[in-house]
Amino acid sequence: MSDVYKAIAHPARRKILAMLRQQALSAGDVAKAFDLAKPTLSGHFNVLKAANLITEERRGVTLIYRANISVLEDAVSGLMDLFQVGEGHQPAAPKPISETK
Amino acid sequence: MSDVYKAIAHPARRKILAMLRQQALSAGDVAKAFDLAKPTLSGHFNVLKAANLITEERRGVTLIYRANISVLEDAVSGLMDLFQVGEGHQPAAPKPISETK
DNA sequence: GATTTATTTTGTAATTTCCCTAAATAACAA
DNA sequence: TTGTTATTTAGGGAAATTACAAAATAAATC
Repeated sequence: MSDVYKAIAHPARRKILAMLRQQALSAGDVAKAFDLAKPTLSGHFNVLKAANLITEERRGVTLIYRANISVLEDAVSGLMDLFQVGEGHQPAAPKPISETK
Repeated sequence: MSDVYKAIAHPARRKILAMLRQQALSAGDVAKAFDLAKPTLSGHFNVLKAANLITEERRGVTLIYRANISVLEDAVSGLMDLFQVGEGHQPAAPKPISETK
């Protein structure tokens, strides 16, 4: 699960995720949108796959990638949870200066 | 803004953020919750500060850290945006197998 | 000024990440 | 089977990340 946050940390991978969120695409079609060598993209696919954020399906000679929506949603809601976004919390004041004599 | 995702990628930093979300704490008090050397924590504070996720206030000899809630919320909502979480989208089917003769 | 306390900065090492080129694989077509 | 296309794996190098111990700084107190 911590893999997910690592995966999301790289801008290219966030962009891939955003593209795949719109529609499933082949590795090559994704690659066209980037100025990176294909092996580099392939590496990014691997970390997204490892985080279970995308799935891969072979279709003849091409590989089709799809965003794994539920995992994406879990990640966001996990973050909301962790930070209690939505609940109007304010951080408490720090402990007063200790008057230790 | 990409700094935010990088900052969130490390478990120790997520934990710091969660603690600070509850209440402002000194560097030392945060350190007690971890099995890491203080200089290491200090490094983590720096990346959180660089991402503008926390603020620092000197109070005598101690440094008080606070979560910067609005940036936290922006990060989460940026993520929701990017992935359109909430909208019941489904990824479109991949392009049909090209019948190229 | 010297000492103590809280925390950082510096220096260093191990590990990981990111990117590339070249070579390998997989499926299909001729 | 030979070739072509799509994509990966292998290998390698530069840069970033993470961690620690030792030294430095900053404020308060003696």
